[in-house]
Amino acid sequence: MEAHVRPLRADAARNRARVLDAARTAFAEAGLDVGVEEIARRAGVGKGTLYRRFPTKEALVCAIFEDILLEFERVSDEALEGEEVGQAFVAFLNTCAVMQAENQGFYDVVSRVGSQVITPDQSARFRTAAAGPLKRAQAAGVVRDDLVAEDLLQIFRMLGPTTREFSGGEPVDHWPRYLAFLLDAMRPAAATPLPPRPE
Amino acid sequence: MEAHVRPLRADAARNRARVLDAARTAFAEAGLDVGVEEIARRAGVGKGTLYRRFPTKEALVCAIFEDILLEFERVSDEALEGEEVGQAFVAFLNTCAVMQAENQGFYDVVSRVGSQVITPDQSARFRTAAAGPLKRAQAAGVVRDDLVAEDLLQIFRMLGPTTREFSGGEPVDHWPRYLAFLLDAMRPAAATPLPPRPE
Amino acid sequence: MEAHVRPLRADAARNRARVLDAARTAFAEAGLDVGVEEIARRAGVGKGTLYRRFPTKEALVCAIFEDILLEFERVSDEALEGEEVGQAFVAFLNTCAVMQAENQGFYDVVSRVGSQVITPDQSARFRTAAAGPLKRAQAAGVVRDDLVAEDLLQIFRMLGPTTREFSGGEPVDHWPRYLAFLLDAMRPAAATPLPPRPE
Amino acid sequence: MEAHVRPLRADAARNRARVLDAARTAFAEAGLDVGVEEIARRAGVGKGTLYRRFPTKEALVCAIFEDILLEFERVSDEALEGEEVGQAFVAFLNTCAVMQAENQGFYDVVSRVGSQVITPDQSARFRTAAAGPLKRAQAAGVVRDDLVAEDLLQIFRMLGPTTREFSGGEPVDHWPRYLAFLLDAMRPAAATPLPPRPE
DNA sequence: AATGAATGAGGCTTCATTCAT
DNA sequence: AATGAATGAAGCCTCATTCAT
Repeated sequence: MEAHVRPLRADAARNRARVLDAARTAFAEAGLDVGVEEIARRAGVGKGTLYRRFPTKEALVCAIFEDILLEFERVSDEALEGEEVGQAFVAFLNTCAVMQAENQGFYDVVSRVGSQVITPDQSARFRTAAAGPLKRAQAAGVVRDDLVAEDLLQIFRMLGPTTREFSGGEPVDHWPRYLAFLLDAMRPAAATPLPPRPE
Repeated sequence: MEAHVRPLRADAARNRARVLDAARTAFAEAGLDVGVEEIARRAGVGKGTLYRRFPTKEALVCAIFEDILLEFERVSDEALEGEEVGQAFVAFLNTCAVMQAENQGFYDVVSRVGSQVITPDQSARFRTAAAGPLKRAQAAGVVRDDLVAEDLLQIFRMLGPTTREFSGGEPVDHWPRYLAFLLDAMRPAAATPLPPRPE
Repeated sequence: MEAHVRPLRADAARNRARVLDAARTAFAEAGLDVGVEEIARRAGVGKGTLYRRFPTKEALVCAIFEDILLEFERVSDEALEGEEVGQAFVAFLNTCAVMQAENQGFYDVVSRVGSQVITPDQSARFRTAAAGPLKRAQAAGVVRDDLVAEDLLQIFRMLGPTTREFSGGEPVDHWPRYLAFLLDAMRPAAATPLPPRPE
Repeated sequence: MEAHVRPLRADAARNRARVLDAARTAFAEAGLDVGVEEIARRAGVGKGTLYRRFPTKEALVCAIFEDILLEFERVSDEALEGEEVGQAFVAFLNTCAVMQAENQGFYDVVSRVGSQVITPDQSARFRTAAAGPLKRAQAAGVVRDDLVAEDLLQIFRMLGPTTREFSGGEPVDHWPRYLAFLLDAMRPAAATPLPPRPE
């Protein structure tokens, strides 16, 4: 029974992929406020098809975030393998910033509405993916010990607005300066006692 | 010097204040996307009354931001006068964070759409108000020298998302931890060369 | 008793005149759709004052039309006095066209909403003023005999749209051509039997 | 050649027709200023449905005018085929007048705002449709030679106000008299030199 | 007596979502 | 299974008129 490959399933999968591609692009370019119609149009499918695969716009956002999360996990894994621990960690943060800089929708999810849109499970995976490189860096002594995974997520969120600076209508990349600034705070030598995270 | 604005009639002033109060509350609670009708309803006035004082929603946002800016400038002035320079500077940043924490609309203006919604003049005053305490702290040697006013605004923006954390629908105040973290980066001892701001 | 000149009456008259002046200009430039607020502003009075003198916007339109009607009657009188009857009649029509060409509000009253906005009395006077020059011209044999005063008003209305032609946003004066055309129809030699006016 | 528009789905076509019918009726009865909501209500559809077919009220007006233009072109074609050239031409003008008499919206388009609401293409087609019967009538010697297509449009516009006469709230059809009057001006025998159209 | 503040219905348009085809 | 049609609440804004000051 299981062996039957239903041919329509293939179509469905293709359409799903199309929608995801279109949504990825649209969200990246225009943010989460982009219309459902626009996404369907870009995907070359009807709105109904889109809603068949994703019961709600929120679900679509979740799915797109899932993709991004997968990439984030990939990036996190890479950060666990480099020779130079410190360099790998910096590269990790750097990539995270680039992801926000190049993806308005991702920035939206991370820093704004997002908190109420992604699933608890995704939230947990996000935290886990952040934890790995952090712990490795801490073990190597290049990052202060009093930071936890949640903190790294917050640092990530702090990077967000710095990737959104505009100067006369045109975007400017100021974030590398602020990533460097944040790195200054992450060094063990900079550490002063932090108020604990509540609860 | 004084803009020649004749004082509003008593009732008008009262209603204007009501609208501003309602807008302040509504923006603070629900962000800039709150509807004009909702604000008018909260103020207990008709939509037309609101539009008499503020020809556009944007103008209303500007006016609310103006109020906040005045408070911000007051806070900035206070930060120039305390005995303990370092302590005054920290208190300054602290107040800034509280302002964002308690005001979703302010957070919106600062970190999001805001750049395109407030006037250039307001933007400049915001920068100026940030510059004073920063320079004083730098002169006293408690803050690293390579930071400029724009950087303090970015630090302000970085604080934003940390004031927006939710845990199960309820807001939680994590931001003091991240303010402390950012302060670690601001200390002269933490300084490493930063990439310059472009242009 | 009657001899007392109440000083406030003078103010009132002045304000009334101001409003009329402003309305005349505003209606002439922008048509009847111009806002009441705009008129009050131009007059330098409050909206309430305007409404004290004219209970309704329609009443204001009537008053302005009254002015125009007075001028129209003056023009009509002049047309009764010239040496050359035919020439005087043409000048009369010409002036009527100019009045519409230079006064958007007048054109509006005449050709559009107006019919339902002016008083029956004004309507009658308008007709009477048209009748004089017409009858004189007919008596002199320069205009066909089967036209009545109402017809001349309709000819006047026909001229209206020809004074409103635009070419690429800019107004162009095509109406002299169409006045000449209409004059061709008014000559006795051109006459063929016309369907009678109903009622 | 054919614009590749896939045929509308049955229900969509039905609703589109309903909207057009409702708009036609509403515009005809109440003019172009009738509200979009009113049209949707008459059509028995939601406002959104209307906006799906016509992205803007202006577009709806254009579409209605398109229908009228098609009818006008049909009428124009008929005027090219009758045996009696003069009679056909008169019938043509007669129909044009009826169209305005029965359709306030059409009258609005033609004589008022319309110039800025219909497309340049429609404007050109209107002119072309007017030109055919005119030239035929001129070739047959029943209409004076110094008239051009634009003049016929102006004659059409002149007819407009004559179809809008009211007597005590009720419309009265006076226009046939004025059409006859205008025809008197169009006869070759009536011709006197006309001022040229500027530019 | 004059002012201009207040009103609120009405105007056009957008968009997430449901549902008939 | 796919489509796109339909919905209607909500959004921002205008304006003639009434009414408190």
